[in-house]
Amino acid sequence: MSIYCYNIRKESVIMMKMNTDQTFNCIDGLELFNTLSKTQRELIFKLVVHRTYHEGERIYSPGEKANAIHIISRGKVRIFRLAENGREQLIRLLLPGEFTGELALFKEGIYEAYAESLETTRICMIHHDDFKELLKSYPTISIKMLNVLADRLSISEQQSTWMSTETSKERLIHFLTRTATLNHKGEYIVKLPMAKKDLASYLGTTPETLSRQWTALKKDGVISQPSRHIVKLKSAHLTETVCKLY
Amino acid sequence: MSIYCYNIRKESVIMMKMNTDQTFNCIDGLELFNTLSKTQRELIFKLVVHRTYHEGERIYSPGEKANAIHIISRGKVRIFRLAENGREQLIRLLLPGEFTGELALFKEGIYEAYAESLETTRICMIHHDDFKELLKSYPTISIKMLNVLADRLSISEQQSTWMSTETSKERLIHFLTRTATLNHKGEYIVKLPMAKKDLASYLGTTPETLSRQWTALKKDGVISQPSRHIVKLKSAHLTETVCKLY
DNA sequence: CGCTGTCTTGAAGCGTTTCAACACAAGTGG
DNA sequence: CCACTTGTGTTGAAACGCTTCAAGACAGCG
Repeated sequence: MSIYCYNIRKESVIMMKMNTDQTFNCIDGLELFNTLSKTQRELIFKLVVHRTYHEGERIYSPGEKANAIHIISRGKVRIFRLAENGREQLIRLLLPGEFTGELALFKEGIYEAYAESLETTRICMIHHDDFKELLKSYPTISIKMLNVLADRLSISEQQSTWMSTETSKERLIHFLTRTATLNHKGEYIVKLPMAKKDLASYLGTTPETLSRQWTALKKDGVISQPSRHIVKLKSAHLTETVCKLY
Repeated sequence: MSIYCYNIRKESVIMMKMNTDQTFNCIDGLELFNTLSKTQRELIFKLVVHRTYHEGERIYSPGEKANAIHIISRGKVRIFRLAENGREQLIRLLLPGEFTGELALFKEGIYEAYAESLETTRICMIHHDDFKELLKSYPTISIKMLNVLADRLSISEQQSTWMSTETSKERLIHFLTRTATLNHKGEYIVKLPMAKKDLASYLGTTPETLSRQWTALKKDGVISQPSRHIVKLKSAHLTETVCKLY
């Protein structure tokens, strides 16, 4: 478990330079490890290698040898796949606390998608060998992880179904109603986590089509856009739509 | 030695055991439990409830309270979701040794899809509560399961990508090249595991479109169909196609 | 044999992509 | 500060692929 001590030490020197709060433990607060004790988490923290990526930097690409789990500690990462014709399909967006690199953990150890940082992003990496040891030592981590994977699988299967059976407009409405949150005024608000072009990719369509459906929804009064990245869903239309959709 | 032959032999061994040996343990031989000892497997076997479903019978439906993991011991099950417009999307096909009902294990305990038997099917059910205990007691089961879920996730994400970026013809070719196996004559053979209408659903299209692409591929000499459920891929075209596709 | 469900084929209609042109915002350097 | 650049977002029109509906062919099964 300590093969990578050299790297860790080297990295922590870098970390000291860039982070004033060197005792900050990025493992604390992660759902994945929240059943463990403080001392156990500190043990795990010793395995972590830190990395910082700037906007647009590639974290990994398909075919690359995969040897670590990446946990987002700060920033935003998009995972996408590329089709032959060059069109990209956004698989998911990773926010702080979420992780990637788990598929390669169990498969041939090769990444299957692209991971790219959308802004300055700090990532905690745990080497696959170390992580596998953790899974064996702490069964609760496996169970937590099963939870996450089951969740992702559920979303992905839902996504597949929508892709092939619904129109781009319906997919957009689905996305909006699913990501909407209720604010203090009782309004349904969606804070767009990504650029429209990425949303188009996520919804399996083109920016042009998304734009057209977007204006159509605004015209029909289903949504309004008080500011650049904030969308308000009109509840009257929302419930009506949701009733139709569920 | 073709996969086809192998499956036949494996099936007949299982059937022999079932017929002659009443104490046949459906847990034995399952990848999920193959790291456990004989006595441990016998303990698990005591938790199992057996069920037999006939062709077309519904095993579960979305919204139903889910309380068990279903392991297919014999037969064939299709898992599908329904869109509002009534079109169905085949999620996957379960063959002996595979399991379903795992999503509900970690989510709200409600099934999200339909499960329906395609032929006379024998299923081993393990109650969720029991299964969760197993996960806690035997960490290796969790890890095995993580393997399976990671695999499914990978397939599902690939599926999503294909659905939204490729034409029905490309998706069909992808499916064929992925499910093809090399027989003793060095030919690439696909044994269709399902009806064409189900394949259409799986590929996210209609039976009509699939039929058209099918005849197009036959006309172009990419495939030939020596018998009803056997497809032969012409290797010349195959490699050419695969090169284009990968 | 006739029934039923699956598979095939044709033609019309629809949604989506594509390409092109333009508007717009953010960031850069003179 | 403004012009300039770059990337994102919008809008239009044509082309494309897919779905839909309808009708007929075919296979499996009592």
